[in-house]
This record gives sequence, structure tokens and C-alpha cells, in this order.
Amino acid sequence: MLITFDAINLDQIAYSGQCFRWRKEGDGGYAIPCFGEVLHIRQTAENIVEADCSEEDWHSRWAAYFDADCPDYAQALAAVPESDQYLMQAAQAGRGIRILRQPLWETMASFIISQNNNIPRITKTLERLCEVCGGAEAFPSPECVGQMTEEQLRQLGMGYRARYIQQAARRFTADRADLLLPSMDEAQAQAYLTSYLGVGMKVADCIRLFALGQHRTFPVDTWIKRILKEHYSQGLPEAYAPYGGIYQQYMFFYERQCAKQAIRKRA
DNA sequence: CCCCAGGCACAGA
DNA sequence: TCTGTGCATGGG
Repeated sequence: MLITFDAINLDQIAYSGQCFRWRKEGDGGYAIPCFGEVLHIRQTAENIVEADCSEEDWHSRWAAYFDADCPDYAQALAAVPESDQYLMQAAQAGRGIRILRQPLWETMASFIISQNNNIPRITKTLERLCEVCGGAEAFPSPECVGQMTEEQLRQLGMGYRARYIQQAARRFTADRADLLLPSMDEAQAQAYLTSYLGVGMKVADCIRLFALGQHRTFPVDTWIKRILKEHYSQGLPEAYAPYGGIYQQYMFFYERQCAKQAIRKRA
């Protein structure tokens, strides 16, 4: 079926560092494993995508995943002030990004692994975890991961994060965190998440943004730190707070895209 | 050999 | 509250 958004660009989302298991396909589309199935989806025109699922399936599962019909994006774009040329350009470059609403445990595990790590290696480590425990397509449950030994996890290339993952899996299961977290407010979720070993502010923010849909959240990583120093030495304007997560994604995408182009230029 | 990667825990001031 | 430092592992 065809779905029209006010703004969507699959390539931009795939490059935005939210999701580590999208697979690029031969037709230029993507295979997205989630909810125990695999959605095949491709861009057919600007802001239009075609997905190989029923309309019922789209509305019951995938619409929420893609944050469809959320008014925040249009409002966020409209709220960019003329005076901020950097954000204006970043938003223009990445305006097709959606903030995905991804499964909690997968997001938590992915971003624990992401710390002090690079995206290709994060992807590889998660792939191996899925092969060993989840059965290739499905992301392994916290019950399954919690039963693995630290040494087994370490052998997947997690390094010192193996202990974080194992302990997080056990506690996530014991706490029924997938039921608790969605009913928490932002401050509660932040306090709860950062009480996990291996989850600091940045990882907690990514979980809140990419799994709980808390669009005000503004995760600060090494890229964003550079951007803040370079373009916002006085701090981010207060007015940006309601759309912090969306602006953060625009900036992250834009900065990485510029870096990539700079490398290509040298070659 | 170096530095860096979507940081964090921990120690010490 | 705020520094600094070690950390597993792979890529450039």
C-alpha cells in the first residue's frame, strides 16, 4: 500500500543513527525487522512510501513505528527562526527524518552497545547477537540475553559492555520495564533508566527519544557536543525545547552528512 | 604507532 | 559538582 506523509525520507532515517537493523535492498528500499515480522518498504516519490503490508497492519503497528500523523514535524520546521541559519540548513537537509518509535528492549540494548563505539561496529555486534539468540530476524528477548554468560556476550564483540547488557537484560525482565516505562513521565523515565549500570544520560535520552517518543529529549553525544560548541556557545534557545529531539536529529544527520562529503572531496 | 567511535563508572578534589 | 582516567574492540 502507498502511504503519504507530510515529510518522510527513508534514506535519511536509515542514516540518522536511530536504527541499526534496517537492511538496504536491491530495489533501493529497506527490509525492517520488527514486531516479529519484516516490513519491506521503499520510497516511490517525495514524502510517499510503498509498504508490503495490509492497511490494517499499517494502522495497527507500522504507523506508530514511523510516528505517522504526528504534527510535531511541521511545527518544528515552522518554529525554526530565520536567525538560525545552521538549524535552517540542517532541517532542510534532514526534513524527511521521522523519530521512530522502536521496541524498548531493543533500543536499550542497542544504545548500551553504542557507547564509545562506532556505528558499523554497533551494527555488526547487534547482528551477531540476533544470530546467536534471536534467530536472525527477531531481536533477542531480554529473557534470552539474560541467560547468556558475560563471556558469551563478550565473544560477540561487545567488549566491556557485555556486563552492562547482561545485567540490563536481567533487570529489564525482573522489573517488567516494558510495562513500567510507557506510563512514566519524562523525569521518572530518566531516573529509572539511568539507574541501570551502563546507562548514563546520553543512552537514557536515546531510549526516551527513540523508543518512548519523548520528542523534547535532546541527546548530547560527541557530534552534538561539537555542534553546540561551534554554533550554540550560549546554549540552545529555550524555544527549541518542545522539539529538541527533532532538531537534534536534523543536526546529527546534517553534521554527519557534511563530514562524509568532506571525506569524499579529499579522495 | 597514533586517534577515534552516538559514554560510562569510578576515584579524587 | 566538577574534573580526569581506564575501558574492549575495530577502523582509518
